[in-house]
Amino acid sequence: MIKPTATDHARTILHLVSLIPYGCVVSYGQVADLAGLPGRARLVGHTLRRHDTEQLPWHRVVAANGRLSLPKGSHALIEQRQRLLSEGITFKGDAISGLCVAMTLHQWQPDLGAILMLFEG
DNA sequence: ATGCTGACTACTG
DNA sequence: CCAGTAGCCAGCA
Repeated sequence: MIKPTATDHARTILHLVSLIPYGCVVSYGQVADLAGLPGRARLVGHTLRRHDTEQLPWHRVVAANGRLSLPKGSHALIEQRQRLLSEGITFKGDAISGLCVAMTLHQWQPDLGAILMLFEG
């Protein structure tokens, strides 16, 4: 068994993020889990920060508590919020509303099987 | 090598 | 709901 390198992990993470459907959100931790990296949510955030992501729906990745964990005052934070709003995601204060999170999880789950097969087959 | 930082999270009080 | 804490670990100085 060859130990995956950091680059492999980054590639897997970026691919998973690219698969998040329009109007859906997932947490950093979920992406990490799907990438086979449980407990490594920070790696997901780190990866998104390092690669700049013109073609990637990075804005659909949020903190597990439904808030946006980008640096306060950053341009990226403004943009993320705006993009989510434009996709129909609703906010309650600083956090995505609970109903919305549940809906997005429901939409995400059906794709899990295909995604996992993609990475394990 | 070592120490710090951070787009994380779960747990506790 | 908020603050502190303990794990997490890839970059960077």
